Amino acid sequence: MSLVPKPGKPVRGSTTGRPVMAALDLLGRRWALRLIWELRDGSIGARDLRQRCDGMSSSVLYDRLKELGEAGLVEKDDEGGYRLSEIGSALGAAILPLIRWSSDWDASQNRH
Amino acid sequence: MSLVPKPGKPVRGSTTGRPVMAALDLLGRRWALRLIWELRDGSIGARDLRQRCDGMSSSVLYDRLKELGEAGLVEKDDEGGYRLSEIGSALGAAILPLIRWSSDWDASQNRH
DNA sequence: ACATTGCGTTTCGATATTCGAAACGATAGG
DNA sequence: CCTATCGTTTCGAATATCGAAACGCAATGT
Repeated sequence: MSLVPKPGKPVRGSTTGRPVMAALDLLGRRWALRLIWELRDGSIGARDLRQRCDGMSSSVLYDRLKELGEAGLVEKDDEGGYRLSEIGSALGAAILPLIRWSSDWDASQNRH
Repeated sequence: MSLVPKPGKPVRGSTTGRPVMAALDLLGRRWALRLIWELRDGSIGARDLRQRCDGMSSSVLYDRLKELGEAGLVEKDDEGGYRLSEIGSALGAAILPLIRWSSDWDASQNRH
């Protein structure tokens, strides 16, 4: 796993440290957005989480969980499961427009 | 370049064809979200676009432009520059909450 | 005590993606 | 012509991801 993007720090593809650049780096990694999306319904174990993500490879799952953890978006609950932190939940809400957009995209590509 | 995600078609990490899955695949590729973000201000040439993205590698730039083009999000103008399509602009708007969220993230990580 | 099951996690070789620099062809101006 | 600039392609090297197997551990049943 390479360097974990944090707002205020230089990241892959940007030396400015602007939060948006760190966010685009962190969330532009494979499965990152998907993990946030699949965590939207609350705590879940690692193996179940992997199932929900169509069997994504376990190594990448743990890389992402570690990254999202260090970035403060995901945390472990008392029973060892994973869940969104407060700021992570806010991100979950922030990608809702993206989800809604995907329906419009669908409609624009395949006339219904 | 591998298969380009389209809503209604199976994609990497999901066989359901749900638009949101295609979107997460397409936008979860390196530089994809960043390109949409950097195109928000209108038409721009390939070389300038590459500059704005902190010198991302040209090969990936053209891979992404081709993907986003086939996905209907980016198009070329009369002078050969690149710009967001109508649905692409809608995506640009849909990621605004993400941009705003990144400020909150910054605040939550580095107390101000 | 012992095997079994299910879990979180790590490892590692194979594959795919990205990087980065160089080059190509076209076009416009001096 | 020559030079400069642009859009684009190429290709070997570096990095990220995949996928299956395995490890350690706790709970459960025999």
